[in-house]
Amino acid sequence: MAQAEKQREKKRTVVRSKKSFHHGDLREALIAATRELLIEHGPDGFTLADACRRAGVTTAAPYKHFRDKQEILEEIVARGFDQLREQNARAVAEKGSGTLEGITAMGISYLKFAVAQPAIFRLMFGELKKSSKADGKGEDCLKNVVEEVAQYCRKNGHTADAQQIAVRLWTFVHGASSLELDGDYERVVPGLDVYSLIADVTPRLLGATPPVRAPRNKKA
Amino acid sequence: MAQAEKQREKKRTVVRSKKSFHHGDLREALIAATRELLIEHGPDGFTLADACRRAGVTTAAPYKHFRDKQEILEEIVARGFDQLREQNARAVAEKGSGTLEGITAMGISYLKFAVAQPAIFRLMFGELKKSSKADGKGEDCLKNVVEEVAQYCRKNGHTADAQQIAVRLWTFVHGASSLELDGDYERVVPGLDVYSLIADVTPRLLGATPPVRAPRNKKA
DNA sequence: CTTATAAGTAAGCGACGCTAACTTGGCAAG
DNA sequence: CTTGCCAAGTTAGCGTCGCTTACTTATAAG
Repeated sequence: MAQAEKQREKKRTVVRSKKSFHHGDLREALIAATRELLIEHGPDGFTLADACRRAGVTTAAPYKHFRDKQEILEEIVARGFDQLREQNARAVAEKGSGTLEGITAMGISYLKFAVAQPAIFRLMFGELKKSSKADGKGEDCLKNVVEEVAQYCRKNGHTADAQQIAVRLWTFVHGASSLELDGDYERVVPGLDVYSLIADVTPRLLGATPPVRAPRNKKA
Repeated sequence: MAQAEKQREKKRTVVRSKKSFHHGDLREALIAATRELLIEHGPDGFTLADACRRAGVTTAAPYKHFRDKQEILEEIVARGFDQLREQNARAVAEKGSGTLEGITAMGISYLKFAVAQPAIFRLMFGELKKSSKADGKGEDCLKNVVEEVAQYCRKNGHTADAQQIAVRLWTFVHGASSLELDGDYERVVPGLDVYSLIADVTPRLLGATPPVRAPRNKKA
């Protein structure tokens, strides 16, 4: 008891959590600092040295917890995929599982994640290969979409390949997210409402409206 | 003795083209070297110093021709847009202007460009803002698509908004290109044929547009 | 030939990623 | 309690990078 109290009194350096010698879980502190920096500056603007300063340690300290700079980013990428999956699942659950609205909400959720955390989004899908930590997490995200699409098809009597449709949706939403967060829409088609774009196209890719069969009077 | 001659030989490394004092259009040589390095290593793997070594000059030399590192990249990005536009125009011209096949070919051409020059593609659409050199070039690329779509619609009696459809096509093809060149498809849905994906979806997005009312969603 | 200047070099600054060697603080065993 | 181990920090330094300043040199004009 007194021992524990002494310990806690002594090391109130920063946020002291559980097992901590000097700093108090420097590992988590560095991850947090890195995330902040990734949000403030771009994914390239971040430096290890900055994160160290923010955590209040020297630039050599991180190497007691991470092999190199990339390993920190891999950890953040892995958590990013978890967050994306949960956020998507929450979105679809709200609007109704297996419904058009629910699936659309998933797409919007994907977009919102990208816009809210551009740097992390780029790291997740950009080139940061062989992460081994985030391996399979991207697949999990798509699996959710496949399930929703399959459920939707079952409800509506479609016999389509759910995986194929899910990939189409992913592709479109990912394209919209990329172009939006890179500012390409703003440069090329300013004033575009990306949310409406996704909402308009989702039913098409879902097969809710038939592909151009006979270009008859399909007007309003 | 031969020392002076050797030095002169060295300076004449590349092609002595037109207006050249020492090197022989170092500007172009640096751009060429940078392109090579961008292809060999990623867009981040490139360093100015490497390009200088390849061009046979010191690391201070580039600053007689470019303000900073970014300005070289901007030049390359601008040329990339020109190349993409021409390549797309050629592709659609081959398959027939204003036809489904032609428009599909444009999408495939876009994808091919991205896969052939991943680093430059990322620079073109990634974060490298305020380039001022490539300003409006991305818009030109989209304009081509809009024209083709408008022509297609006219032929088929559609009254759809060509610009809207063009943006949808761009979004999808860009998403497919990004996911392909970042290796995300390979990780998540290995064995996917991206060309078929584009060929399948293009007619769907080209279809007459009954105004599908967007499900109520609030943008936050 | 002289000279102005464009186009290169040499040297150096600060910052970065990373390493090696040393020091310190908390833990457990004797 | 003392001892000693070792995880988790530090200090110092290497090589590289982007970029700047000050210099030198080649070329074209007068």
